[in-house]
Amino acid sequence: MSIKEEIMKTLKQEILTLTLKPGAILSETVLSERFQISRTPLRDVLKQLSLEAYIDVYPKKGNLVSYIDLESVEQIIFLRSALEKEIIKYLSEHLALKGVHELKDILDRQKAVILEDAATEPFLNLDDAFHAALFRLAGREYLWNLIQQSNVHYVRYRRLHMLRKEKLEEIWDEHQRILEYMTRRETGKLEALIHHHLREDINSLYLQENFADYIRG
Amino acid sequence: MSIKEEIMKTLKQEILTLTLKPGAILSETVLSERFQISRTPLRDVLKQLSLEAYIDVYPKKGNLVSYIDLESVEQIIFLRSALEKEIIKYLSEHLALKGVHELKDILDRQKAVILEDAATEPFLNLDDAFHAALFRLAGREYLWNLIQQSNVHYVRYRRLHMLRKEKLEEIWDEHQRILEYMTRRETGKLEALIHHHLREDINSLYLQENFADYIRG
DNA sequence: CAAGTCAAACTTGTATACAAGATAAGGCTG
DNA sequence: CAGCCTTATCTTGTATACAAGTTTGACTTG
Repeated sequence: MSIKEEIMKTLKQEILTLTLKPGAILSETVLSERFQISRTPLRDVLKQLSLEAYIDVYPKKGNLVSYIDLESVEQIIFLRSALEKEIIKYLSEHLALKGVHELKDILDRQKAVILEDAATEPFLNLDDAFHAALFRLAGREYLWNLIQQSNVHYVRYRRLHMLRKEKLEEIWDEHQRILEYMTRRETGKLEALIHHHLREDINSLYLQENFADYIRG
Repeated sequence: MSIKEEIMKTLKQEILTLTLKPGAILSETVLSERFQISRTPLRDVLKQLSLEAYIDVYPKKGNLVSYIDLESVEQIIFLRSALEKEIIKYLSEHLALKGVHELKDILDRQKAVILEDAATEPFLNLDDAFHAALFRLAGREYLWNLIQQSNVHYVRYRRLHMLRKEKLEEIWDEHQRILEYMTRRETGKLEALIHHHLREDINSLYLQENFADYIRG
């Protein structure tokens, strides 16, 4: 992996995990000292981060880690909802036994994480793994990767919501039911379930009340 | 509009209209002479074109206009199909009279273009305008703009397919019927219609037979 | 003291010289 | 003559000096 890719990966992770908080300044000179590299390749990285909405660039002023944009979150949820409905409709008819086992395995590991009372980090990774597997098993890995490029706001939004532990069980249960309905080909109940699974928290005021500093005014 | 944005717009249009053919070389030095600007800002433009799949970058070798990737086209069609089904479901219940008139107006102008036997250029613009209007009227302009960023392959694919004049009438008729069903709230027929409207040509071999040079091997 | 102004110290934007890898042609050697 | 190796000349990648806009704060002036 090239140096630029490493820097990109590092910065993306720090932003997504909120180690770099919304509003934090990413100065080219500071970053060039931190990573011991000149401004030119750093600007390549910042340009990409800007295009993927990780940072906001104010010309001749500075680069700020973007604030979470709830409008963007709602739109992405609509997008994922529309896609996953189609994907699950497809999988209900085409999912092979091997795929079922794969999904079951992810759910088992996720359950273990919940019981061990571990950090939210591995839970989130397995949550992603579950949805990614759905896309991949339906031959839609391309679209999964595409969505990842527009995911900054949604990923941070979800991370903050999942700080509440009661959410985790709830999410796991829904995953479990999605898999059940899929294997039983009960397509009727699936659409509503997906809709609820993705959409549930968007209308709550949890973020506005607890993390107002991170939200785009 | 800044100089970089103008260059970007110019290059994007030349690629989308196939003035710059797939495989054409975009050398930094040649472009810097053409636009009378140094390589640094040009590299910013090329970086964005690369991220949006307009060009393929081969490090230390060169930048080529990307070949049309039919896999990408199929995936984007699936994406659009899933989105537009949801959008039209929504519009069937919420579309105001003003919106209906707007869509009708676009269709009228498109019909005029067909009758005047004009170039495919204005037809394509109105085709885009129709679909963009659907997104906008449903409050999904954000997603329309998002899709545009991943559209290089699809746009060029569609342009080549529409060189056949018989296609134009067919497309227009489908638009007309989509609008009719929507206003009459006949949601049952709409899903299949959208599906057909977007998906019809993907399995034909028209491109492979007539424009093999433009296709990614 | 208050307010306005000017200058210095920041920020990113641009141009350019140089580094380093890739390619292709020419010449050498068997 | 064939094959290989060397070298010249492409390409993009990086570092750096300079340009230009923005902000901040101190100083002057009323």
